[in-house]
Amino acid sequence: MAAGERLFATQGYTGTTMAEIAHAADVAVGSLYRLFPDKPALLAELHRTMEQRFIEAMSQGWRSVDAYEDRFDPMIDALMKEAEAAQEIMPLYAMTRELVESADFVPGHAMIEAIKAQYREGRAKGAYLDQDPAVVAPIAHGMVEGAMRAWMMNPTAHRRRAVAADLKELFRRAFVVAA
Amino acid sequence: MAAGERLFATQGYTGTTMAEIAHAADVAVGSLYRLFPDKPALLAELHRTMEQRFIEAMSQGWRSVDAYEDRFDPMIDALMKEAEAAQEIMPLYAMTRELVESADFVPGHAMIEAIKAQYREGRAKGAYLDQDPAVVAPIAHGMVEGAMRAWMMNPTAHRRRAVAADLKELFRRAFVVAA
Amino acid sequence: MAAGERLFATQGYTGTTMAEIAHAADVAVGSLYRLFPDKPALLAELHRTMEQRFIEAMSQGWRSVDAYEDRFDPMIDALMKEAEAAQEIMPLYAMTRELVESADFVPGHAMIEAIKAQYREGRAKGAYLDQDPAVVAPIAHGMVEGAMRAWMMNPTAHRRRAVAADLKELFRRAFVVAA
Amino acid sequence: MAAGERLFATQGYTGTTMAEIAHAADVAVGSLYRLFPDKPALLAELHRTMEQRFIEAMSQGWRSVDAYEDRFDPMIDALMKEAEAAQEIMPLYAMTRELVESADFVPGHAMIEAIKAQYREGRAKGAYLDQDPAVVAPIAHGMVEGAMRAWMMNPTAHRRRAVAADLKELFRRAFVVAA
DNA sequence: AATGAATGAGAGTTCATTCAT
DNA sequence: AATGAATGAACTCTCATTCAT
Repeated sequence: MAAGERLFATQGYTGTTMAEIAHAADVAVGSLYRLFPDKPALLAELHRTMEQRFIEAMSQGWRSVDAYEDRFDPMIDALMKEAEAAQEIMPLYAMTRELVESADFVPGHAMIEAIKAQYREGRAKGAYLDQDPAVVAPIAHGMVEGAMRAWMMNPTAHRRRAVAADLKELFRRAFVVAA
Repeated sequence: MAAGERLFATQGYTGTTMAEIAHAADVAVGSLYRLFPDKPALLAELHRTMEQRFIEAMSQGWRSVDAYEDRFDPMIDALMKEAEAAQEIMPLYAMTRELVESADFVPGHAMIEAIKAQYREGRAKGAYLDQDPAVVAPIAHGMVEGAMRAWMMNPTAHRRRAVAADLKELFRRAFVVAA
Repeated sequence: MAAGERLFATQGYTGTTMAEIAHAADVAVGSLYRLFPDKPALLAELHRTMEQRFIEAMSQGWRSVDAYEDRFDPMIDALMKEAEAAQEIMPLYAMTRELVESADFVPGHAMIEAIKAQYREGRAKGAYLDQDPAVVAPIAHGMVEGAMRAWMMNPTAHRRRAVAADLKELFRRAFVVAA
Repeated sequence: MAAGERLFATQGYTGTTMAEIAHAADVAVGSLYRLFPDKPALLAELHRTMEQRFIEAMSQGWRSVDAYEDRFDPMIDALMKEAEAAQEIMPLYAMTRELVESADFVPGHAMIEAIKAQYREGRAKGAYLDQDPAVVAPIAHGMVEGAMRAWMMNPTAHRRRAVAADLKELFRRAFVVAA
């Protein structure tokens, strides 16, 4: 999977052959097919894992603070830090859109669901605006993706902090009741 | 191009052959290659056109109102209306990410630039928050994409209005000074 | 035809398209097809012309001297001079072997026939060895081709003279009775 | 390679598809590409092999006699015998001229080099004329090619002997000092 | 007569996938 | 379980040739 991540991210999905991945991973092609039924499945698995990492980081940040009003801040910090760590494989994240449409796996879906749950929770506590989580979650997700895009255009530590700061303010203004 | 839009959107990029497109368009394969140097170029052109349509609609909505504070509303209405019109080819929009990496064309870039210009203008008038347009624009773009995604999950007219209403409020709270 | 010569010689037969030739000649593709039934026919025509030029030069040299014993010398000079003039299109000459097999035209045939006639004439005069012209002519032709090849490997004026001198001596020793 | 030889020789290079060769050889197309990077490479390999066979035969004949003055005779016999054995694929030999221009492989080059070495050796022994081997070798090679051509025009055993006899005499007269 | 856009058969090549070893 | 040679379907792209204008 490490080999797949690296190669897909640098050469693109179509631009990478199963043979290359097998070679980079020092296994035989046949062994690859023992772990993943086919090429799309490998990409899907890669994406799933990556998404899971983001969700994990996000949730951890989220739960690290009591007041729902302030939970976005550590959440965003955690996400941006994760993005920085995953920097060289971020293209994978943007990539998958078309390619994983096949299976039951829809890229971004799991993360949106996680956001939806968080929003519901905060709204129940009266901390967030009374809006439809099914609408708000994809939008919030889009905001995060947009922020990451902004950072990727200029991937310095300084910019990362600036982007995070802006995103925090926007989240607060957009979703928090008391803002 | 109409044939390409339709087929790519329904069968995916890889799932569609140049021969199919040529056949659907009632021309010879060679003629396709007379207009587009290769398959990625056709997809890029399709995407460019689609993006242009969105930018056009957005700008028109934007300029239809004087007060900058209120410009988001018609803008969002225009975008959502456009999305509804383009409903069956919307997958194209999400698709292109990986595929057009080759050329000088980056999907979403043109739209983000347009949003950046709008934000700068409104900020100069003192109507919008004093934040970096280079950061705000991708985020706003992500919000729109998220909203469209929310709508695509449940593409009814009723939902469209609900999504538009939520997005309007979020934009206002997030970006407008007087909010 | 000038365009064809140049392009075939530089880019090879397969590497040159009819469109390129037409463009270089500042005519339309259709017009090319008005003059030559197809691509091989154009190459054949080119080769025929080139061969004719060599035959012409050879014959002129040949007839410029009375004694048959001495006729090879001016003949070889004329041929080498022609080769130098045609230097940049010489690849054409080597090329055609496979490609013109189609038509009734066989590259080299006309030249071999010319040599055969010359040999017969000289043999009738008792100046040349009593050998089968049908065997001697292709061999003599091969000698000329070999000499041209030797020169092409190192296409300087000095080498041209050296090659010509060697070839003259070999011809004399090989074919002339009194040698 | 046997399939390639046969098909190229009968149908020409362009007239033969990789699929045909694969089918004739009872392997899959992909397996062909496992052995030869592309079509020209296959032709080049075929030619190389064939040339090697001729060089082998030539050298063997050459070394079968002590006196340098007499070495041409067995050499020519060996070459003509080889040509007869390879009769049906001889077209291959004439073909390659244009097609193998790509690689570092130049048809005929290896054989010319072999002849050059032989000539140098014989000249050092004082048996051959004192001429530049770099010039003589291509010419001698041309003589052999011409003789083979003469034979191919009328490929009977009787003619083969006649051609061989003439070629021997010409070689002796042309290159041997004592002649 | 000249044009050159349109044609579409056809070829080379790739590569995901299999399966005998 | 691991291997990787063999497979061959399938795809993109080219280009000689035609023919309506």
